[in-house]
Amino acid sequence: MEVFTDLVEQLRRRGERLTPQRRLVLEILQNSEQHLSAEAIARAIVLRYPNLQIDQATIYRTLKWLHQHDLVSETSLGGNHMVYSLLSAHHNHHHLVCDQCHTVIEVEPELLVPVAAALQERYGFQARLAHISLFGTCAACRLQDEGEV
Amino acid sequence: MEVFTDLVEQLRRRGERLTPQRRLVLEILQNSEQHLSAEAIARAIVLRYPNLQIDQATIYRTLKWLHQHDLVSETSLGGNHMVYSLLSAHHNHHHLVCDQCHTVIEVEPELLVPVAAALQERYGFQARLAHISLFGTCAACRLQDEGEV
DNA sequence: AATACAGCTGCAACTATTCGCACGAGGTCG
DNA sequence: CGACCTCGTGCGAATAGTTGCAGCTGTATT
Repeated sequence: MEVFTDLVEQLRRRGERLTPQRRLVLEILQNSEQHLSAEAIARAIVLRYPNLQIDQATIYRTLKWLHQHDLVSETSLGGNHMVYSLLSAHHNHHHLVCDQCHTVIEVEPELLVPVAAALQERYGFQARLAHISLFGTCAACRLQDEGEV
Repeated sequence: MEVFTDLVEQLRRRGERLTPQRRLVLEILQNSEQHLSAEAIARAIVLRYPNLQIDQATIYRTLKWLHQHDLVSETSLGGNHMVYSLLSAHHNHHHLVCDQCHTVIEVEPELLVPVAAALQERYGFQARLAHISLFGTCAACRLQDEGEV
């Protein structure tokens, strides 16, 4: 896979160590189109390599490491766990999460571009605006609320 | 305290039950200018009423309940715990959290108003935009990074 | 190919938060 | 003012994620 070697190269150039565990997590993320939880990643690993085992702490540490290197996003979608996904330029987006029905609407990344620009300009702050979640009430639930009142 | 009775009235009107525990949490939040963690609230309660005791699960449930009723904000500032504060119109703001030095910069709530408007218009989504945290790198850390490279 | 060492890994304990359940107490109605 | 019903509370166990530590392994160097 090109993407894979590409990421590996990127990390190696930064002087980062590439252990089998890290490659594994990277491989799983790369083969998934969706956001994955740490547990889902663990399950995917044993599914693909039933004789391997990798500690959950290592998975969490690897995800945090990938996040620090801006290779994966770490997002809350309102559940009690975080979800992770590779930061490929193509699939970036943000999330609108309905507090009531938990529906997730994906919105285009451009939404927050002006915000990023403003923060950069006014505070010199370089925001990491990828896969942000915003919580609130979706149109359907709002209508229903009004009906009930 | 006016604010207090005001909030209590607001909740009562919505048909919510006001237990001593809930009043207690509300009172603590109301007397603090800062964001408080669940644990800090628990400590504040025993400090003020040493003979009372209130279960931590209850504190969490109360905070969630207040959040659902849009009376408090629940925010992550990058640590491993959430912080809570009363949603009074005056003190609202958002947070820029530096991933490296963990400095928190407060920014005016107006920053996200256009975003809220866009979401409302395009998706009918009513976002809860109070005390949002955005993560990234602050000016100081970015300069330092460049120096090192 | 052997060395050295910083930086990983596994393990088990720990923190923050949530959940299930049985009991208790707010608020409403008569 | 007393009963009733619903909802909240305390308790203890469960879950997601983190941390300390001792041993192991990538990787640069030779």
